[in-house]
Amino acid sequence: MLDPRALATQKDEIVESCRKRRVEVDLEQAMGLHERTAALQTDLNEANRQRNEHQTAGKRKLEPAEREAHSLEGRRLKEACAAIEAELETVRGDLNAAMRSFPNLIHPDVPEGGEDDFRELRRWGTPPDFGFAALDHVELAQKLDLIDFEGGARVAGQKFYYLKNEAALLELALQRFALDFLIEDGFTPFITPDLARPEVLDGIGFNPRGPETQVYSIANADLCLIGTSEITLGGLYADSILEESDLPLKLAGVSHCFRTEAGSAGRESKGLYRVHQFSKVEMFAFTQPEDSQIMHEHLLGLEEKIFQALEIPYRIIDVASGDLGAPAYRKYDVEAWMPGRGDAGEFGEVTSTSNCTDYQARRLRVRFKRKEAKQTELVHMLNGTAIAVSRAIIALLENHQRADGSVAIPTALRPYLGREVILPR
RNA sequence: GGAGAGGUGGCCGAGUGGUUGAAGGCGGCGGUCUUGAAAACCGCUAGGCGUUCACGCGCCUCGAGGGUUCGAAUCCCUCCCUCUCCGCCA
Repeated sequence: MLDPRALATQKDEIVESCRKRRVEVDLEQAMGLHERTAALQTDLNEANRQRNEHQTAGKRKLEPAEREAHSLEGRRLKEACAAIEAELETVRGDLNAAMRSFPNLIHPDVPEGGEDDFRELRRWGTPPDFGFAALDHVELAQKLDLIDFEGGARVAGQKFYYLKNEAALLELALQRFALDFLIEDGFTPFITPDLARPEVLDGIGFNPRGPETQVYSIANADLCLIGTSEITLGGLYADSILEESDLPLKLAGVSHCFRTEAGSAGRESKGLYRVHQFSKVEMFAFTQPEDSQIMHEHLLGLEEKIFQALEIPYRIIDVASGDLGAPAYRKYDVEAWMPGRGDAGEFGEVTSTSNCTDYQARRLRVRFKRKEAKQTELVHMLNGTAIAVSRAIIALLENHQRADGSVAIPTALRPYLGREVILPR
């Protein structure tokens, strides 16, 4: 959420961000509501002050008749306060609703446009030249008996799956590999809840309800299945004041991720690419405002190192304004080369890192205090994927397949998987 | 699931109707002492909102919401959460 006060002080920036993101907002209406809440707050303060004064006057002993008159006046003042309060609450609600429609500000370098207007920043690695007809991960998994899609569909429905044999081990190996890597960088490892309260989802910027929601809700509890541990990691310090010396705070979270994928029918979604459940190691960082851009680059760097260690070619894209999502100030995706995608291989998103500046922190009230400062400040919050297991498996299988039908395991992963190759059985 | 206890400031913890936004402690900040540090001692230290160029002034907040009262952290109701014991269970 944006600061309503920014509507006036950063008006041009807000308008520009909304234009670039192709989001329609009514800034004048929101400003009007904010001015109205301020005016009502002032009125309420004055009414309360009068009431307090009156109460203080009633502390001394009063004659019965005096007491009666005093009580009468007290009741009148109370009603006056209540009337203003009721109106303030209504206007506040409207303002809040209006503010929710405003996305975050936007980094000046973000390319303008929609999903296809990203800027490619760099590439690493060379797509493999197999010299044989490359298989996609679905075919590979079938030949190697690694994934049971039919079983998943029978038990849980379309877009569910069983990982089996080396794929099951691969899930654990990838998680542990990523965790060790992040711990080395100073992250604290977490295994988070897979469910969270709707308010937390909301604070992070996920819409738990509505027809287009990506979120599963639990029928008999006020809980949602998380789509990413960004939610549980980001929510961990809701309503708290961090010490300046605590920052930057780097958390690595392992969780299952659940997504309804409503409205994504027909999009490229073969096999493991777009599924209802997967596991993920997520990075999350809380920083001081002036450090968030450096941290964002750092998170991207970690994502790159992970895929370099996995020996998977990739490219980095600077996601375009229209595809950012409301909380993100800037977002980078790592797209891995997937030889089985499309006719002759294509890049497919495997990780994503966003700098959400103070947009999430404002609603979650995550603050910090500088030494000698009177007031607290909002922290900046950033997230990034270390490993999304299902998509990492796609990239691994497809890039490291060999002519004999086996799949080579990159050196860095061998100690974690306990084998050097996956052989046909 | 059953029974009980409890939710107070960054943290711990007093406080049962009126100068209590809240004792005390810890932590933090500043100072005295010291070559320096520690210890000891002294002082300061909640968050948020409105208003103001600013100093400041005012308002709100003791889990949340409602009620009683001129007046509520304190009494009543509802809800949420946490802890302990029992049951069940990986």
